[in-house]
Amino acid sequence: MSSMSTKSAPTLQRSGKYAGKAASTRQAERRKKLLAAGIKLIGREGYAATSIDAVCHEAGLTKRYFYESFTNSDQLLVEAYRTVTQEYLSTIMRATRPHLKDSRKLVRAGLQQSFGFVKDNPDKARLIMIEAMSVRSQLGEMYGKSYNEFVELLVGFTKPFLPDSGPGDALLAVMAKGAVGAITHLCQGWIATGFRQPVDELVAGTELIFSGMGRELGILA
Amino acid sequence: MSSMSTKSAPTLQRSGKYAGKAASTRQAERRKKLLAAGIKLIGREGYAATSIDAVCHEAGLTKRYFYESFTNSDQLLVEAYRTVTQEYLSTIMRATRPHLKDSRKLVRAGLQQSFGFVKDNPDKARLIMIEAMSVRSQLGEMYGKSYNEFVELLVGFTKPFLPDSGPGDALLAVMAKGAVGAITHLCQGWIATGFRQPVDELVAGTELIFSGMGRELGILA
DNA sequence: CATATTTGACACGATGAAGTATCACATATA
DNA sequence: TATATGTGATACTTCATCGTGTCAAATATG
Repeated sequence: MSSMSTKSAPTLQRSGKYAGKAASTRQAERRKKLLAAGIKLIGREGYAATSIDAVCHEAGLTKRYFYESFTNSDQLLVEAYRTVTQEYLSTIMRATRPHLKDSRKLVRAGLQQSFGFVKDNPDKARLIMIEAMSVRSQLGEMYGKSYNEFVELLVGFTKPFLPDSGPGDALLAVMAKGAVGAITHLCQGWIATGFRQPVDELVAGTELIFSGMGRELGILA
Repeated sequence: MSSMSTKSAPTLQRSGKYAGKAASTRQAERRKKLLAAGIKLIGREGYAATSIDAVCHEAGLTKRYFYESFTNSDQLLVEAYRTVTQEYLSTIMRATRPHLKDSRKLVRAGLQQSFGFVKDNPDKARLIMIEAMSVRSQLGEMYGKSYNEFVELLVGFTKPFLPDSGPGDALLAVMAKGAVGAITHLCQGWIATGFRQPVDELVAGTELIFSGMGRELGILA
């Protein structure tokens, strides 16, 4: 039933631009907004209490754009976790880079940055240290993977200082995991009690744990 | 409008007994069944995936009896957490009682029992170490409270061995919290990876952490 | 200006779980 | 046996959220 009167159909207008930006740019911006909103809400209210509608409202977008970037809320959580974990890890690496040769300074810088990040970003800390554990789904592997990145970071920090007579890799890995657990758990408790305890106390106590491990490993006198 | 024909209302029959047991007994049994079902399902499927209907079905009861014992599923989780935590703590105290004088044996016995309980009761372990953190509500305090019991247990274990020159209580508390965190985190990872790692490796690694802390505290050479 | 696409606001149906109520059957006592 | 209460199954209402669909206004382009 197409009328042959006018050739209106072909060679229509399109370029993908809107509001000055290209389609891919806008889409990336939306995704970023949603991710930020998700991090904020999940970290603040908890994953179970965070609906997709709420995330969209916080981001100033509508559900359509949520499903443009994520398939469901689990996916958002996974991405949020990945993003924040990466950020956390980066800040620690940045803070420790100048002290890779001095084990004491290295430990102190790493711990101060760890606790510092938590205090400066309570929402993000809650997200990666508390909310992330609860969800099964893909996050299980995700969590394990990111967690291992921390463990490997720690092992990497330690290796240069190790004497030949040190314990095997298996034991070293267990100790590193335990150390990550100690920090994580202290952060969890710290968050839960509203950051009442002074950072220095936490750092000092954790330093003792680390220096004890160092001694067991043959580092330090 | 009450008919005066018969005085059928007064002095009716009642004693509360049914199926041989008193009312309070039956009610206690139902509560126990629900609690056991809740522990099993929450530990196995996760809190978010555990509906009240499922708990009732697992317990062989109906919803009416759920609301007889609990006001909502949060309450069930709290009670389940409290119950299992108490049990966990008890088994550790029992296992360590014979070794309160020998710090090395004490640590080893405590750790073996800790990891042993987790492996023997994976559902319960998952419940108190993973699922418990997810819920805000009353569980926040609950978690903190039970968590502190573990910390105090550890501090209690340590105190007899401490020299006068040890660090202050604040530092000691931080270290104990960290130690609990190390164990908890190792258990979490162990659970998540299907208990593949041998217990002895976990115990050995954790022992190193503890003996390192002991050295820092002035215990052991 | 005309047309096509992007956007925002909102409506819609489906789902699942919470919490309550109803009904028939079982058990104890007079 | 008759009656009141305990029990089990299940229906019911309510509610929130998910995921999708619709429609008008805004924007870019010929």
